[in-house]
Amino acid sequence: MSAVLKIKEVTSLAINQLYDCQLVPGDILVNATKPEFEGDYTVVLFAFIKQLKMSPEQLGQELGQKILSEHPNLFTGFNVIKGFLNFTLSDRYWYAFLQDSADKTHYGTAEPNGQKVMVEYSSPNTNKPLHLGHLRNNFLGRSIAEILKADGYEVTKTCIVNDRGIHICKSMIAWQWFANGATPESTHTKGDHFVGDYYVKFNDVFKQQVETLLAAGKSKEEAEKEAPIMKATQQMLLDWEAGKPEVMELWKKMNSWVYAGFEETYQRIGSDFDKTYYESNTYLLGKDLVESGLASGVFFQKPDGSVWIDLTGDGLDEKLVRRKDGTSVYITQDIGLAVQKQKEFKASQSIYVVGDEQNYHFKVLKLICQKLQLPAADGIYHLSYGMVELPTGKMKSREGTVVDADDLVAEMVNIARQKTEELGKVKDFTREELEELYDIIGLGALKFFLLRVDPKKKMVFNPEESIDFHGFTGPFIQYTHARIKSILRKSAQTDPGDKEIVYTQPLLPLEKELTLQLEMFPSVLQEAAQEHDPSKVAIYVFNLAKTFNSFYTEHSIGNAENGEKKELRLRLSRFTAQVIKTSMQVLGIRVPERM
RNA sequence: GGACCGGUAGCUCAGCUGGAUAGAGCAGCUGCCUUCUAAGCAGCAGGUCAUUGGUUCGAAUCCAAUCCGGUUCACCA
Repeated sequence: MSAVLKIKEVTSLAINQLYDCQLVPGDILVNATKPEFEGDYTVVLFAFIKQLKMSPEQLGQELGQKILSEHPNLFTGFNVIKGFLNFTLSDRYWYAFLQDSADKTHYGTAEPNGQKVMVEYSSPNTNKPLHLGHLRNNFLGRSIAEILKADGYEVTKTCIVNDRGIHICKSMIAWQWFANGATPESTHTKGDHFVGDYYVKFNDVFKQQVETLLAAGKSKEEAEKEAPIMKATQQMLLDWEAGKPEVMELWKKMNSWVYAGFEETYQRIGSDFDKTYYESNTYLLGKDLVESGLASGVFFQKPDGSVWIDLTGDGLDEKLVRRKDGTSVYITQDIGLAVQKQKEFKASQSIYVVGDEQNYHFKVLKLICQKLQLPAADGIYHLSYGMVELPTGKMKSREGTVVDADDLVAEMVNIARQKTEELGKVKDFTREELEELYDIIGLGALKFFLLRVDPKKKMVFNPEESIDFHGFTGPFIQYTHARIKSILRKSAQTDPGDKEIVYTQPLLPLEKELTLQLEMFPSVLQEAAQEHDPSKVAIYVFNLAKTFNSFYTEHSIGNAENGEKKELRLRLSRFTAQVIKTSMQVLGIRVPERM
């Protein structure tokens, strides 16, 4: 049990005994004591003084006395300032914690809880390459999956690929008209970029044709409808839906190029999936649900034959679930897919990592599933994240301001290489070791940058100033890890390891602060899992690394003043390295042994 | 217009189940490499927590109104 929980427990018990109350540990507010006061943890007493009709000072004194006398192993002292009861925990308590936990490989992670959870993330379009926004999605999805694993869940990662529809036909037509049979191989272009270029080509040509028609006196609407390239694209969509062989063949060929490109990027950034769904296979799902929904009265039909659900009672609007021509809409297939996934995986929770522009969509999706009384309904959770914007505003592909994922990764790795060469600390590395190190640092900087902020908030990326390698960054934490590993290597011969040692000397302030932070780790992981928020881990591990660096500067580790201190500090160092590694691992970031 | 999200230092962000003097990083300015990795450490400076009112022992945090920015409310996906 964590120290904070322990304090809540003994405090609630003491109040109940002294004043005949019925408090539970959750009623007690415990904070870390502010550095300017003496103590480790603070119980805030204001909440009780009205009920108990006594002054906060008196309550604090009585409570402190009782708790101190009953738990001499846990506390060594207390003080009361205004309504704050500050406790100092005993070194004995912290030493016992270190003996118990410092050398556990899986410290911080929970035992399997038998529950399954699905995480759907990435969800790309096959007509454009991945950009910075996708990176945030991928890193978040991957990280939340790892965090949930660490919290004891069995996690299945899924991906739904948007591989059909009018937008796909646009790149197909453009390729037919303009490519002269060119392929990614013949042009030495990555497959997803190759296809993406034809999507751009479509838009260029379309725009020209529209302008020509406008000049000829057509209205904007007419022009957009009658542009030859658009008409050809509409026809191709019909042919695709009819399963026309040459269209299907082209579609498959171009998709295979895109998938090869995606696969390369996914490998690079460390995304993987247990199951990939394709919309071309799932877009017809959910049709039977419309029928049963009509039968049960959850849906209703309008005179023109279209089918709707009335959500006005829930403060929303009416929502279409089947067009008058009988075809289904986006939300219908999402409902169908939710049901299918539930059948396949029987997860208690289904997390969708999707941008916040779809907040309304997922609200509606969950509500409809609940009204249909589907078993998956209550487990639906939309992990909504904000846009990544540029200082000038939103990224726009038409204005060429989209930050390409592959380019950015390459740039980050390149910066990592430059900085590493400047510092010249790993000149003895082989070529392969160097390449790996650059990847670790470059990707680490990028991932940490995108994961350190609250997912639901939009964030700004400034391409002019490249992502930092100092301060609140991935490389700072990786550096701290490498530094610790260096010390441990140097002390390997004389390190007594994890054998039992009786500590007798008082913990110095920075030794204690480090210990306190290490002790918080399991509850941080738990909170990150509950709130679906990797930034909690990022902030924690940054503070841990900072504390270690202060500790490192203040105290000698390998050449400590005596054997006991040396053993203690080596143990704290090993422990810190371990917690840094685990924290970064759930963020999807590797840590180097040297850098 | 309705709904939802946001507004904290020059910039990027923490803090938001109400608690002590609002915290980091970057940028700026001072120091610190003849001892364990200076991708580091110590320090200085920088604030009307959008505005106004309310709730109370106490408000960046809760409530209301207002202002600003964003998203969304498609027989698109």
